[in-house]
Amino acid sequence: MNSTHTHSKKNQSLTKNQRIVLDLLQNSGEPLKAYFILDSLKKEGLNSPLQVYRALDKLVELGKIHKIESINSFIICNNSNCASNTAFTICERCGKVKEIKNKYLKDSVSDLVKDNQLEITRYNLEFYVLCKSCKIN
Amino acid sequence: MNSTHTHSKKNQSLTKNQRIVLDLLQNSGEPLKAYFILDSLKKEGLNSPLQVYRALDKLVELGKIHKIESINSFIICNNSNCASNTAFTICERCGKVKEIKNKYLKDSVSDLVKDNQLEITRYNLEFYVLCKSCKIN
DNA sequence: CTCTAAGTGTTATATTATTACATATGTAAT
DNA sequence: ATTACATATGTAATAATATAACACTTAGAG
Repeated sequence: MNSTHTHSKKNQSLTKNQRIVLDLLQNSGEPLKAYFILDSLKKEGLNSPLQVYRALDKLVELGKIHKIESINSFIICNNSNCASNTAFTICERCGKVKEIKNKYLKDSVSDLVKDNQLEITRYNLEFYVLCKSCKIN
Repeated sequence: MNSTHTHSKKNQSLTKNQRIVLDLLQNSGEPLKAYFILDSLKKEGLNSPLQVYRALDKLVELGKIHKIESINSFIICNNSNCASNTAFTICERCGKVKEIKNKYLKDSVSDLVKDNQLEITRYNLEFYVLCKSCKIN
């Protein structure tokens, strides 16, 4: 048995639907929408939204992908320690999304929420930015 | 034209639809969904989703309310300086939402995103917590 | 008063996500 | 190998969230 929230064991224990959805997100590298995934994987045998959503739900639960709430999209997780936490920058001009890689993010984040009677279980941070190339042009 | 007092210019320039939507959110104090707002304001003359969404869009733009992306809901803004930035705690157990009041949030937040070539224009932070009363019970 | 930007009302439709239910599969314990 | 159980699958229907298109109205500046 494998521990809950890490990326070990590669994709071995995934089911067919879970794997093809994960593969697509992995190869794409950018955020994809559920119905785009559905269209893309018609030829692999995915026929209904539910098949996609079920796979996505599971992959989110496993910490292999993240949902970016403000754009209803899903993206491969490229951190090893973010569990169900997400932190992204989203370019307001070109839409490009990057996951923030900051080992200490989780700790620093806790400091932001001053009411210490609260216990942060997870977080979802979406930073809208002007990315490097959009800033230049 | 309304020439009463200059005190609360606040909602004066709002249109009828914008005002009744804002009033509802103000009186409620908790996050409401667009279609709930629609149902609630049928008697005030709101008949279609679009009327609600247009009012909501404008109010968000004016910084008077916020959208909480992960629950597709809107809530009154009770800060004076957050502009289009949002930061909330959401209880995972009871769903209770609170806006984080931290004057220095915007500054501290910038430190989190290490790549300084990026310029943060706004942010949306959603912290899932176990709130005080849920923690006890 | 006239012009223009913004808002309104309405119908239709697009997009995102879930419910319900019957069937199939993987895995661990017998 | 068989049973039992949890998990996943396939499919149809529908719910929930949000926008497009178009004709009309209103508010406010000059």
